[in-house]
Amino acid sequence: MSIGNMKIGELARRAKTSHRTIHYYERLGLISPVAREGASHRLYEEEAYERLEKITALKRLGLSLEEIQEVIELYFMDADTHLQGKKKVLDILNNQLQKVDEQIDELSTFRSDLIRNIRHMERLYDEATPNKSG
Amino acid sequence: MSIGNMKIGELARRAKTSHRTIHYYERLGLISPVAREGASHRLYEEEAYERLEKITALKRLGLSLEEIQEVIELYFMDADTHLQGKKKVLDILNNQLQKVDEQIDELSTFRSDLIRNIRHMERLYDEATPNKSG
DNA sequence: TGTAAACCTTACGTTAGGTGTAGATTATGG
DNA sequence: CCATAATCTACACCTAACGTAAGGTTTACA
Repeated sequence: MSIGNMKIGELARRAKTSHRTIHYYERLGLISPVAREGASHRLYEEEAYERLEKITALKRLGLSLEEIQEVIELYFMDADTHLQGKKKVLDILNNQLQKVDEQIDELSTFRSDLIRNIRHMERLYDEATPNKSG
Repeated sequence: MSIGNMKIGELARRAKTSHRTIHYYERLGLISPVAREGASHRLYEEEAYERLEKITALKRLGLSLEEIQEVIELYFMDADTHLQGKKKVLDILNNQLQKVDEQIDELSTFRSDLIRNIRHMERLYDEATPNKSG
């Protein structure tokens, strides 16, 4: 019968963040406890963890917490019963897909550069050190 | 004979940043003009642009400007004549390669999630709208 | 029931990464 | 030579995203 089995400490540990960060996110409306006993200890369910994960991912994409605020619900709302928002959600998701693809491209380019540099360095390093197998 | 043909305005435009940011980076030691006429206008060469690009890439990797400060020189020093640093440079480059790969992985996972969400949304959207071809 | 760990609120502090602005100086085309 | 656009220095200011600290409350467990 217990709804919400996780307290803020455990949630923070699992999501690799701090309880203060979770408090902060709550103030911004990014996340909230599923229940509070009396006026006290926040209790969370698994979804809270998933939200934190999603927030982290979106941050890495370069979104500010304010921007995340605007889209996070779309990921967790009951899509089947919210017909009206679907088109909008779809647009936003496609938009983010585009961003992700751009970043993957960018990282891939950076990766190629890095590898080129590494090869170059290795060559120089080999030339400068005595060759043990010759 | 002109060494340094680019002024800060052009550099900023090309690198999609502001001249104030370039000033700021200069104060941090991330970048500097190749020459200054008298005590005035900073003049840059192509390398300055490349540095800004590299800084952007490293920022996207999650490095702070302070961390970037510590590695940026390695990308632009004359490697051939700085034998002693090669091993260290190689380590750092490999380290960054690992980070890039991790991020690409993470983004790919996020991408898959997004696509799954999009498919789901599309299905719901199709169901909710009249089918024109049937 | 006692107590220690975990949690609560409130309020102020901090750091990174810039941006704004004023007032002077420099460059450049006519 | 003059206008004006671009730069210069220097300092103050800003926001986001937390962190720290104080002092009180809840909860789990013996």
